[in-house]
Amino acid sequence: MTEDPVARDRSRRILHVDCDAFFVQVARLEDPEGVGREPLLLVGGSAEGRGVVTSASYEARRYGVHSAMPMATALRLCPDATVVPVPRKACARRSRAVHGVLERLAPVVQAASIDEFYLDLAGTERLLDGESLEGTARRIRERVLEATEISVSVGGGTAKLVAKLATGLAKPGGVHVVPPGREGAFMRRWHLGEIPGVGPALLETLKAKGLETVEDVLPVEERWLVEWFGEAGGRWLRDRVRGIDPAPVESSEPRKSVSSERTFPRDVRDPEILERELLRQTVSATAALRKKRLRARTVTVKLRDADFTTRQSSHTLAEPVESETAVFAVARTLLDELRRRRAGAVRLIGVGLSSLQEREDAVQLGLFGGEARAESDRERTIARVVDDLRERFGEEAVLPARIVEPGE
DNA sequence: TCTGGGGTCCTAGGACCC
DNA sequence: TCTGGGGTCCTAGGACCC
Repeated sequence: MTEDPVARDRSRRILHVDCDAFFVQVARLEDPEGVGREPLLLVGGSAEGRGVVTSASYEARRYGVHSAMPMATALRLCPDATVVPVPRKACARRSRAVHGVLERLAPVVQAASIDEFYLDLAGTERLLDGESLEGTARRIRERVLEATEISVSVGGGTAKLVAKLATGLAKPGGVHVVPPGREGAFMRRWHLGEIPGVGPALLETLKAKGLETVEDVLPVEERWLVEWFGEAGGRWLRDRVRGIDPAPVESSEPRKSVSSERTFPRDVRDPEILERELLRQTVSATAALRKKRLRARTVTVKLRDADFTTRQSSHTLAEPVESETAVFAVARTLLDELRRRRAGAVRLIGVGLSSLQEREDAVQLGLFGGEARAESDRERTIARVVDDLRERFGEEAVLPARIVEPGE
């Protein structure tokens, strides 16, 4: 097999920066005297009794606790742990701070999630006066820690895939760089489930073929991989296990969707409660939308039934909207439609907004003759006034009359 | 041990237009 | 008479990630 010069560009210098137990770190920094002193700390578990662990302290991990584990299970394994909710706003703020520092240290920075970033250092060799990639990684780690108090681990290599896996060996608070030419050997240590992009479903299929580790896949001829996993899938797997990943580091794309959802503490059948919660999620999703100065054309309602099947229904409008009134009008009929298809108890309800556009602030005149508008200027104005009130007096200051509980 | 909430990307079928 | 093919948009569902 010939080496593809693009796929195996050994001159690429990519770093993967990952915040160590990010949610735990942030919770501690926000409350140094309280939670900051608790070694056994679990962050998450929002849905009263039905939550999962979002992040566990390294001390708690020694008890077998890991993220995505139901909180009830985690507390059985580690009964002395302290549980705190995810400090969402502080996490977003700290993430932006880390991102800001990285952008001053590398020409291209891609935010892969709230706590992970890829850096492409191509073209900085002269500037850095021959500093090794490992040296750069250490310097970046120190700079981030100084400037943001956030401890990160850094992986490096000639591809994003390799850099990300290397971070796993760097954690916590270290650096691991795979030298050019060593990618193939480096890959041999991994179980297939550890390869980014291989999830539970693919893992099952692989297992059924007797494939569990990278070493298992390496000797399999490409034609078999293609026969089993399709043209694209087979080639993808062939490349992955060899550490070949041509994906470029791209500075972050504009947002594509905004959503808000909630799992009920107990399953719900009552249509009134469902509708009230739908309104709550609509309020929260549209507020987030407006905060980002966006409008949406597509509204999606998501339901998770008691048996954990997830269903959704969506509708795309001709014109983008931003007010809760306009979105709720659509969401309500979508909920009715979903309930018509299948009634029964509901575990989760959510509202998603997509087909996003940046809003222009000029007032929209009646461009569309007699056509019915999905949203009036009045509705938009009201929504923005409400945003302002919430900002000044708190999130709960202004709620639509319909979701204020009797007696509140 | 029953399984959160925020996202992204991909696929496949049908509508509709040329 | 039988039967075109491609492109784009929309919807539903699923896999995957942190």
